[in-house]
Amino acid sequence: MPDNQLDLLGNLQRSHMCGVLRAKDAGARVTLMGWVNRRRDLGNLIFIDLRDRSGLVQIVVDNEADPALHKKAENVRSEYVLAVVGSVKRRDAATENKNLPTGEIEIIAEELRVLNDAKTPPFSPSEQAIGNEELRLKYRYIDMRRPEMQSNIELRSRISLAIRKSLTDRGFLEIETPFMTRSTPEGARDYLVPSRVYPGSFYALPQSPQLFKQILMISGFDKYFQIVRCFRDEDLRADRQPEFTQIDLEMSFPTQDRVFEVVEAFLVAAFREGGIELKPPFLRMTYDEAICKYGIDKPDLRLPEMTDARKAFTEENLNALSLDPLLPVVAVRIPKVGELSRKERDDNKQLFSPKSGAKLIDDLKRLEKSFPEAVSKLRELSKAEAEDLLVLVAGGPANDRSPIAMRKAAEAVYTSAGAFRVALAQKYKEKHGAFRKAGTADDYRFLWVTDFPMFEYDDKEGRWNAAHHPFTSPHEEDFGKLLSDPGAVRSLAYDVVLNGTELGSGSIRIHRQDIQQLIFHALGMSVEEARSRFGFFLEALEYGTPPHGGIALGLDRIVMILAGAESLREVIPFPKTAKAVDLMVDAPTPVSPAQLKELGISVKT
RNA sequence: GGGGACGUAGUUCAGUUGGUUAGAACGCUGCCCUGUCACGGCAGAGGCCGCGGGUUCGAGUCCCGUCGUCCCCGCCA
Repeated sequence: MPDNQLDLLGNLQRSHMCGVLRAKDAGARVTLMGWVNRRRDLGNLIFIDLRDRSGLVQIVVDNEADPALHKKAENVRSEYVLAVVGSVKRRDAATENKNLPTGEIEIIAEELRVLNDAKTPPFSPSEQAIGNEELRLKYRYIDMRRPEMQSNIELRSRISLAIRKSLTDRGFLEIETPFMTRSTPEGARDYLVPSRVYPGSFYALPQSPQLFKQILMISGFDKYFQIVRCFRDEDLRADRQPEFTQIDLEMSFPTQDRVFEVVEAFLVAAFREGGIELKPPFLRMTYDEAICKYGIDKPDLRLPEMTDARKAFTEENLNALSLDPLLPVVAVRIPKVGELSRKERDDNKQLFSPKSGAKLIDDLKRLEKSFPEAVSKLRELSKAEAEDLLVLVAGGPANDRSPIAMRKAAEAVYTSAGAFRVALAQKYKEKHGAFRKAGTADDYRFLWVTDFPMFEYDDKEGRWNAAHHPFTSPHEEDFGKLLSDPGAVRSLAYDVVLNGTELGSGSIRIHRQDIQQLIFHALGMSVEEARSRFGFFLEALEYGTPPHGGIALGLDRIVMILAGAESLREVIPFPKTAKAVDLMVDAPTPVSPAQLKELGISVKT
């Protein structure tokens, strides 16, 4: 038997959403459905704030007007689900609520149906201060009733739609690729799915649809995109979830510029949904330039670039400071920090983590006593104002003076300085104010970083690794160095970067089987090994592969930035914790011995 | 894998140097209240101080371990 305290929906149909009613609707008869946000019981007069996705509206129940209805309203509690039939009344001037979009009107209830009751929730969607993450994730359905979450999820939907529209308008086809696919040992750890039919064999969930989208180019689909879930079994961060969504695209016969245009167009469309009018084209910068000026491959352009101030010093100066004259002397400038105490300088030193011999000089006053000319020149070169914080990062004398070692030492100086720059910028963000949002396009400093190195040297393994992935094309003019000087080979890989965050990464791919073999060779991969890992793909390359290239961008990060959120969890309906647990459904869980047996799996504990 | 922060009422938090009966606010329950909108007033219920062990005459407080959440490093082609 159903609970007879509750009313049935019957044929009642909703006429309006709660939050859309305005003064012009006065006199209209409406049927609303929603949740009780708050009830204010004044005795013979009861106010109910009814909430749905669109907002709140005040319902009025007057004992004098309808005692039976009033009796019913007395028993209503927070988060009950109601249907209300009533008329829209323009409020008296004295009772308007300027804080509410619907504050000029209220609903005089004529009928009230309690469609469902609710236990007192562990926290209320109407509360300003939100509870801890654990509770929010366990009771995600309640958390998502909060207006902030509703608007984040709605924003996400609108952004996805805008991107789909932008891409399909440009002739891209949205094509699905498998979730159950083949494990490739490169890159991140795979999530595995055991096969029942082939005990001991596993599918892998895709880290990205990389090879499938390249195959689609070989198939002649020309322009592909997909807003697609990707899976990586790596440790989480505030901006990393084990499953996340990429805007993945690939095109045939592209130049880098064509890819950039497409991405810029859909980012303009996406940001328009967030109320921001971007002005493409975005700035471009090579990887080398990014490292020299920002000490990182994802520069935050909201703060001034670094300066190589080596020229400010004579060789004697540098020797006296026991710095290597062949290494850069990087000036890091953070605006408007003002005078620092001794203690504060010492605290800042803790933020500096030097890589291979990089040294910090943070006391410019003391330096000035010994080298007044150099410091004056330094201030000039770095355009430092009196109240700016200025520090130097330079290289100590290097033992190994080979060109390769010196190149590495120089990069260590730049990247140590770059990391310190970011740490200081974070610490003094209140003072320099560069991270404050003005609500304009200037808040979002996009750039393209190009010409990434093709290979990175793995010291532990003693071999070269693909910096992007092994299907990335080298620069044509660097083909000759593939085997002689792999470290100097530039790739046609590119990143799109926003305010120090990598939003996406892509490349022009290798379409020729001979070049692909060469790359595998440079990576120290034997023909057999390459065949066993990527055989199907190498074979496909032999059947008329067009030049192609593409990119993938993190949708979650884009939404997070436009929502002004601090964590990806704020823009993902059902996220996982830092330990990759879903607290609502309580996953992962052990499975029954019968299930394991069927899969041919035994678990060691 | 490593480092850090946190864990006390349904929730957010306070809790002194280790010392009687562990507090506040919000929420909840009941009563009162016709213009509230974070309604107001009165009364009340509500505690495995994350868990386990240790030190002590005595532990929310000190020590060790463990679990959970968050942040960072490693990791994430």
